[in-house]
This record gives sequence, structure tokens and C-alpha cells, in this order.
Amino acid sequence: MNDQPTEPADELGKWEIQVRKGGLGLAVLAILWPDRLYGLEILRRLDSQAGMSIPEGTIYPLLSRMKAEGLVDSEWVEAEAGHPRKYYRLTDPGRLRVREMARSWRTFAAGLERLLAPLEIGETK
Amino acid sequence: MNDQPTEPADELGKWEIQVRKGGLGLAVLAILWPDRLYGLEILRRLDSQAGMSIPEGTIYPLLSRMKAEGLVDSEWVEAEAGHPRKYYRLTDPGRLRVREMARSWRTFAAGLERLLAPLEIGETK
DNA sequence: CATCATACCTTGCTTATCTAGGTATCGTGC
DNA sequence: GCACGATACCTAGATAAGCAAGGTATGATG
Repeated sequence: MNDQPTEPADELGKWEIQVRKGGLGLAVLAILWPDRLYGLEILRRLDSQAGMSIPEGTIYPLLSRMKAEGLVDSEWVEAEAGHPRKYYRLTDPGRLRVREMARSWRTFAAGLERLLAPLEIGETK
Repeated sequence: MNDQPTEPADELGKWEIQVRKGGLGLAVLAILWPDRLYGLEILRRLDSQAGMSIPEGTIYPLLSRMKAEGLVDSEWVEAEAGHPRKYYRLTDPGRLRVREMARSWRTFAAGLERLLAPLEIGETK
């Protein structure tokens, strides 16, 4: 009754994770551009500002890697009414890098957009 | 003598591969939208039309996966003056899927672009 | 018939996310 | 003062995908 070789929803979901993979590092660095933020707050902003829902298990290793690369810096801050938070901020090399990445991203996105153009024409709606 | 914690060129290069990962599947399906193409030709077009240089070791497993998912179909064609080529073309589910992916891609790209906006302002050049 | 170019394919390595947990600190109610 | 829940950070193992390097096969050329 169902001969379709794939289950679209699932496979598409996996693909969306793949796509996010690429841009995630840039997204995190970019969101740190204006503000100093802590882990969970980064997750909340990625969700509210860019529509990316990332699990915690992804963000912490990513931030650690970035710190190891010298792109970000961290420091513990005692919250008045709360629990200590580890705030991250961009380093100077980090600022340089996020702009390189942004440029590279746009080049890539523009190239891909060129390939997508032909799809528009026959679009039924 | 070299105190920099990272080697920018290398790390950025690795990141670019990560970014490509996400969009590559969409790029390949999109390039098959108008035409039926064979492996090496896909590589050449990805390079000339979108600026993506992909090695052979990446494209063949990718095409196999897509065929297994039923997104593309393949058939051997004898070239007049040459060597047999395996031509790939989009299936109907493939056409459906590439449009879903394109929509999803644009949503993601738009979200990321929103995060990149603040970087523009302070751009020294 | 040996050589070269074209074209397709496979193996092993590396990297990075995700799932599903676990640990630590602080405030509150009894 | 002590148990409990909320907030926040972190880790281990499984999984997925590109890449580099090398292998196979076909046909044209001298």
C-alpha cells in the first residue's frame, strides 16, 4: 500500500541536522558578537533569533573546541539570584574569524542559490 | 616564535568542508533538476556554476545513497566516442524532495543572516 | 600491443553532532 | 538544617558523512 522507498519526513529531518552542522559554528560566534553570553542563554537566543533549536550536548563541546582554538574566552560569574554561569565572549582572533566565516558562508550560499534558481520557474505554487 | 593558538587557514578550511556538507546534497539534486548528468560532469558543473570543488570520493557515495533513497535514478549510456557513462536523473520523489530541501535551506539561511546583520555595522572595510 | 585519458568505485581515517545520561549550586518550605 | 526542585554545566558512546588515496574498466592512439 505504501511503495515509497523513503520516508520523507525522517530523511529530511536528518538532512536538516546536516545543514545546521555547517552553519552552527558561525551562528554561535555571530551571536557572541555584540554580547557576552553563557551556555544556555546562547541556546535560547539561537532558537528565538534564528530558529535553531540546539541540544545542550551540542553546544558545550562546541564552545570547548572554540575556546581551545582561541576564538572565545570564558569566565565564571556569580549570579545575584542564581547559580554560577560561565560567560563566553569573542577574542580578537575570534572576531577576525567570524568575519572570514561570514564572507565564506555568503560565497557558498550565493553559489548554491545560483543552482536553486531553475527550480523556481516550474514551481506549481 | 608563533604564539597564535590556531592556524587560521587550516581551521577555516576544515570549517568550509563542514558548511559544504550541509548544502552539498541539495546542490547535487538541484543541478539535476533540468538535466540528466553523469558523475564527473556533476563535479564539473558544481565547480563552474557554484564554485564548489568536490572530489570524486565524495560524489559517488553520495549518488549511491540518493539512489538507495529513491531520489535519483541511473542508467548506463554508451558514449559515441568514449567510455560508458552512468547518467543520473531526478525521480518524482526526488523532485518533491529537492523543493522541500530548498525551502528548508532558505529558512535556515535567513535565520543565520539575521545573526550576521550586527557584524556589518562595525566592519572596517 | 603498450600507453594514456576518461570514468566509476571502494577502504580507512577523521571530525562533529546527538542522545542520554550525570554533577554542582542555589533558593525555598517545613 | 535538610530535602527538593530549578538552573546550569559537562561527558561517553553511537552515528554519520566527507575526504584522500588507490583500484578497476573501457576505448583511442601510435
